[in-house]
Amino acid sequence: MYNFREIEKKWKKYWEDNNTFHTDVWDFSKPKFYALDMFPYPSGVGLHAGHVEGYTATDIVSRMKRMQGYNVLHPMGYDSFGLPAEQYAVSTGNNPNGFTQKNIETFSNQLKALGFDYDWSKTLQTSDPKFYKWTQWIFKQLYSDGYAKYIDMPVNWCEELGTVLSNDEVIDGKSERGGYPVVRRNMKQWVIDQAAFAEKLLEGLNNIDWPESTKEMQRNWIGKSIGAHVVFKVVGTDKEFKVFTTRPDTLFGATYCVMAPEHDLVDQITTSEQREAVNIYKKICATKSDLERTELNKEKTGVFTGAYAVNPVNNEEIPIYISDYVLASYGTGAIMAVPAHDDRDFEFATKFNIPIIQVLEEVTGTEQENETVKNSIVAIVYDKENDKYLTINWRENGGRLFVDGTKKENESAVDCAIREIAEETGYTDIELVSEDFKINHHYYAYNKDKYFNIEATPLLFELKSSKQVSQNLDDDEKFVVEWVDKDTILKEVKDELHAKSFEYVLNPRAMTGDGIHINSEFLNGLNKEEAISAMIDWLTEHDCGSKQINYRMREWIFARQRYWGEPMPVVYLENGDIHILDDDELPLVLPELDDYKGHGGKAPLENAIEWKKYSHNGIDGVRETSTMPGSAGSSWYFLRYIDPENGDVFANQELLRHWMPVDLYIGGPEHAVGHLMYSRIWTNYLYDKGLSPVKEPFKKLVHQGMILGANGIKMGKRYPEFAVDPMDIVNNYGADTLRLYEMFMGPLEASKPWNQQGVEGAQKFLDRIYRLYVSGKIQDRENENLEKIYHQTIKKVTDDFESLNFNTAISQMMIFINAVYKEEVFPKVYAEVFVKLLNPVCPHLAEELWEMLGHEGTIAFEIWPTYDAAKVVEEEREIAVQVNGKVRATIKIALDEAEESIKEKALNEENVCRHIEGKEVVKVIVIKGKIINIVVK
RNA sequence: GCUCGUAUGGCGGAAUUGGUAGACGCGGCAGACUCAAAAUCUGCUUCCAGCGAUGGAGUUCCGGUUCAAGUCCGGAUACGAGCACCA
Repeated sequence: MYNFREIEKKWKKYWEDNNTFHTDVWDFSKPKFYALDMFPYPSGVGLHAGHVEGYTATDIVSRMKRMQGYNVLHPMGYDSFGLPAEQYAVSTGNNPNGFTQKNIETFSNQLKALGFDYDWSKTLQTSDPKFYKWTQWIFKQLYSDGYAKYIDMPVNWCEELGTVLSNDEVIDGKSERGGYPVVRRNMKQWVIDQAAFAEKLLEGLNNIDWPESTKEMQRNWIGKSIGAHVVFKVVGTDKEFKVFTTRPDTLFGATYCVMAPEHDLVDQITTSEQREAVNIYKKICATKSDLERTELNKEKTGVFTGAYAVNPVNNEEIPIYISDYVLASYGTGAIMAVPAHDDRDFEFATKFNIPIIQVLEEVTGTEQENETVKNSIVAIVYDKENDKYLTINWRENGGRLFVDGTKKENESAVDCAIREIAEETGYTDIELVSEDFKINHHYYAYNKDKYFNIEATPLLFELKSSKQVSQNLDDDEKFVVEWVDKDTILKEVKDELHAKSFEYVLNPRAMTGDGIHINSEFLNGLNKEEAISAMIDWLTEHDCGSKQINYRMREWIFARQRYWGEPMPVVYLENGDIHILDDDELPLVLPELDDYKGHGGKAPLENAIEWKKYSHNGIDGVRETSTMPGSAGSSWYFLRYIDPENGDVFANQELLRHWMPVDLYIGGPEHAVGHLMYSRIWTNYLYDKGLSPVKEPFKKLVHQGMILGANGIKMGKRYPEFAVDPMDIVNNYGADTLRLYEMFMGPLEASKPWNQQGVEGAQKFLDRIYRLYVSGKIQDRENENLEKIYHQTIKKVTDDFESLNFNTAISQMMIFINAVYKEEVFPKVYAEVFVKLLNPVCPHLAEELWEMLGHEGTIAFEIWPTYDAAKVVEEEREIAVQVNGKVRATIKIALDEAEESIKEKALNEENVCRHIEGKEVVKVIVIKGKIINIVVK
């Protein structure tokens, strides 16, 4: 067993003493490579296995890039503002900074123990005034450019605690802690208008190498939707209101409007008869949190205001309701409701008995020329007692169908259905349950040799008794009436119209798909897309609406009633003005407090009586006592690493131009929308101001997967017995073993369960390498047997490191070592190159082996090996011979062998002959250098 | 409910992007070394049948395209992640 403890200690000391990984950022002579890890929050528990995984990955790439001649920047720092330190301060009365510094020390020691190649001279902490001076400065720029605003907005307010709560801190309308009532209320808040960047953020996603799923998540988060706004006038008043809709094409189907209970107009339009009901409802809604209001499976609630709106397209007067299914914070806070074509409106209208008007028909079948147009019905009769449905079995003349028929002139769908049911089946004691949305069906009738286009109405009846009259059939109607169960219908009713009708009546809901418009005057016959644009034209022309784009992304609330965050550089002056601090007043440093708890729900900084006082040009004022949210500092820290000591600007522009963007960024997927969105917003903003050379900060992003416990379950509080402490592994097996094991576990992005035996396997491999290097096999001689695999290994490892497929790179190293073990001579050149390949993954052992091979100093800057492409390809190859797609033999062929010769070899194989004997060879497919397939009949 | 992702031996996972499925590791079995064990080295290890040659089955399930499908297309199921009344 090699002495990993001694070796690792020795080389860590060497790197530190020699400043090996110091990056001279002003050295522009080499190409740059900026590798970045998501910096940790320095919690008390230290590094976990997931940190090690991501950090090792960037470490490997950094070390390889350095050996390939790049000037590599690979920094590490701490996201050191956060809740645990705050809680510690509240409970002990000590400044959270002390607690934070202690944790940072632990983290630094652990990171150093793992041997990462960070340039520790460029570290930073977001809670360091030297750093947050610039966080405050950027906030100041956002404020002066109008992106940071102090505005009224709805929040969860807990009177008892005197604080704003986030949605997850509110349960059943009460505060999670203490159980005090929480209400929704408009409050002045500092926000950042991130929606202003929505288009740029969407556009930027097209130009960056990020996981598709993360991009998709960001797109969903931004939530762009294209539609129109429509203006509705309130009957009997001069008031009007706007709604936003993505479906202006369904305007003819709007049968009511809904406003959010908080909508400004509600009080003004509510009639005196409805006022009490409206007020009660508003009160109920105000006590609900957003979370509750949007809870799944909740029944729709609402109240009629007594007022009516005019549908601009047909002048229909439709009632205005208020309901909490309409959110004040999205769109205009009011909607037009089209119950026929929107699930939520359908649910509401059904409950409140509001008319449902169909304006779009689903189309089935394929349109043909010269169709005959008819109106018809599909009648489904349900026998509740026996749980069966009435069908007509036409057997070979059309299969199983329901009762159907053509409407006579002026006959209603219901009358037609009752008549047809009686004629075809004799049943008369039936009751209508529902009449569903019409379907536009194209079909061909064999018996009449004609194409038809029918508008069919599906109807559902319930059988009251089995009373029958005699059937009234035409001579050519040869069928059997049968009662069958649901499963039989789903299996046997093949006709598209009948199957669709059954689906409709069984599960009544809004028709949200595409189709053709009906009941819509100038839109009739158009499909959804055509109708949307036609309606937008109409609205624009008649000055009662226009095209509109909405984003789901809301303001980013940028203040917290906490101590341990960046103080806002803001003062409220007595004269009502907001004063933002001058540059020379930054950083605004957090004051020491006697008491870190916020009293009466006030922010803890309210306790800093003296600190709060401020005077500007003789006008007194008080400082803002909220602090910035946790994601403020992390939104730009990657810029500061480039020039962390700069006291004049947040970073030197020339350096930024050289080093940005980050070439590789690795971190957990939990930041897919939070941190990664905020960083893009700030960088985009700074780009617009000419302060960032790039719009997008992170060129390539990869998420490492989660490392699970040995049981396959997430490590953590729930199953502490399965938690793995990386430091235990470092102490008992060595940092190189841990790094190797985590990289060999599987693909970087995948979630993988921990396996202790796998750790031992990794150590065994390192030991096996070490034994080889002390075995005496390493000689200044050549060994042809190893030549091919040597070049293959360089290629595979280089390619796989580049593409972050570390598991297969390591696998190739194992294959190489296994091959060397079978040889007597391990050429010294090969031995040296192998150490270089090993170095990124296991740098301590690699340095040691490099020294053992007679070299002085570090391997970190040795030239990365290259391979001879000609040596990688094999001149002879074994390929498979298939007969009808099944492998029957393998043959050896030369790479440049003629097709005829290959064919002949294949056909002469004994086992191949056996399988083609007595059969006709239809063709022989020869794929060069890959496979031969002989097709026989 | 919507969006995205995943599914391969006893286990973690490979598979040149349509061309011999199961590389490499773990585990297991056997052999060598040893008085013995551990360590180490060397084999074997998808399942079924067979002493073997070999044959059959096989990448969650059903269907399709193709000379050829883990890989492409359509559908289903399960698990995971995110969003969740966004009009």
